[in-house]
Amino acid sequence: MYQQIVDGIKESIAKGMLRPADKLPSVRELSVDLTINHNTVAKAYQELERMHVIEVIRGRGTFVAESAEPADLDGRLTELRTEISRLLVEALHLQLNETQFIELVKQVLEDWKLNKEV
Amino acid sequence: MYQQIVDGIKESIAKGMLRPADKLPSVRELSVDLTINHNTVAKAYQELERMHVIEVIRGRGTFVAESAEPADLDGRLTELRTEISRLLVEALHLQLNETQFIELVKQVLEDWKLNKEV
Amino acid sequence: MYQQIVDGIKESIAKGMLRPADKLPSVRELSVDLTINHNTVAKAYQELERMHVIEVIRGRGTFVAESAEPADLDGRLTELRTEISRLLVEALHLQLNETQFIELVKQVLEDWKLNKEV
Amino acid sequence: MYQQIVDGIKESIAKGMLRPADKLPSVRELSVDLTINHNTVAKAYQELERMHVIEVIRGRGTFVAESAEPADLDGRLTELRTEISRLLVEALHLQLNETQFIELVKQVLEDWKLNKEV
DNA sequence: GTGGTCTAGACCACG
DNA sequence: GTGGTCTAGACCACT
Repeated sequence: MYQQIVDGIKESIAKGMLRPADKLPSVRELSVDLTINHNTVAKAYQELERMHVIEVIRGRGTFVAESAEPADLDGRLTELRTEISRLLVEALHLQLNETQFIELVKQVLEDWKLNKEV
Repeated sequence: MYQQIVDGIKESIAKGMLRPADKLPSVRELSVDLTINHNTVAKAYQELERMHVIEVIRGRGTFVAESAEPADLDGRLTELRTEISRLLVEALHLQLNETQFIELVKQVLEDWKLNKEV
Repeated sequence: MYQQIVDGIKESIAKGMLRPADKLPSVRELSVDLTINHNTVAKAYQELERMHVIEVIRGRGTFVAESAEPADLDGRLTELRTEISRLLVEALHLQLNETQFIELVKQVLEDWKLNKEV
Repeated sequence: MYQQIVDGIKESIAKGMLRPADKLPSVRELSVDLTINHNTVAKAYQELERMHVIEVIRGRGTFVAESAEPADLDGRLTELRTEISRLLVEALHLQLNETQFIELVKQVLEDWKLNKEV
């Protein structure tokens, strides 16, 4: 559940809906909005801070980080390749061939761009 | 750990190293080879059976399934799109743009094909 | 062993000692009381949840279900008949005739009702 | 699977289709008839012999025992009561009351007698 | 503090 | 010898 919050915020940033230095809703506010326990939101924020995606300033609030390049970029790129590879295998098991897989990725990308306009 | 076995076998099948009706190593054999507990292998096999990737015949052994189309194909395709989307967001956070993401996917695909020859 | 826990809880509910929405002892508590591994209790609870006898809410606790009619009632009635039939055959092998079998069932029922008062 | 054979033979005896001193089919014959492994049949026969339901005479064949009263009658009667009690609890969970349970038992008994004629 | 998962060892049923 | 189940300890995610 907290992972969904993490992903959601990362997505908002990726889409440009949240920009560096923007203020995020407080833990309490967000927990009320989503009607979940504030502990769950707090955990999500901690995770995001650990990844340097946001910055928590005590007494001031929580802000989108200034987006310096992420730590350990190489490691995370390697991870990304591994995960893509895993999905590729999964796709082949669903009877897709390699071209269809590329097509699927492109489709997802297009959908995502449309969604971004909204 | 059992997930790695699952992925490994799915990959072997996708690469054609294992073909329908081929016999897989027995739970015991594989556990000795990998020096892990036989139960971990058994769990992996059970998971694969649940996905209709292999067939288990008690007392006889374990075999690659006749590759009928997977159950719940639509659901799994949707899942796949969701996962691709998640990776896309992750990639954008690593400062890749959309074209670079596609390139990365293509690279992975090429690597994978080379690997397959071996 | 986990089956005994399952049966015990079903019996407590049947006798009315546990009522819908009552809270069951936590997995840990019960495991300590019975001096068994908590996993064994957890498995029993999972089985009971699968049968819709109890409801598990992660982080909150475990509760007696609101006793909607059980799923697949027909199937389970058929099973019940099969099991009665099996016991009947067993009884005949113990030199009981059919009347004596019915008597035995009635006796068990009476004993059970007495036990319930206590 | 071997348990089904055990139950089947016990039922045939209870119904009078097999009588004391009758010869049972050989392990090989029965395994061919049922198209199962002869080991499974052998195990069933062993189990039945252990319960003194049949007698195996080497080189002669297998015969229904002379039906002396079963060993440990008291113990098995207690077991029987326990099992009936278990079924009673199950029945109550299926929304049957006590009278309906007795009715169900009587029904099963009637069905069984009819079946016996056939 | 709640329930859930993973790995493991011992044992079992079956072919 | 095949796979399956049960009990268990260590660890985890979540409220």
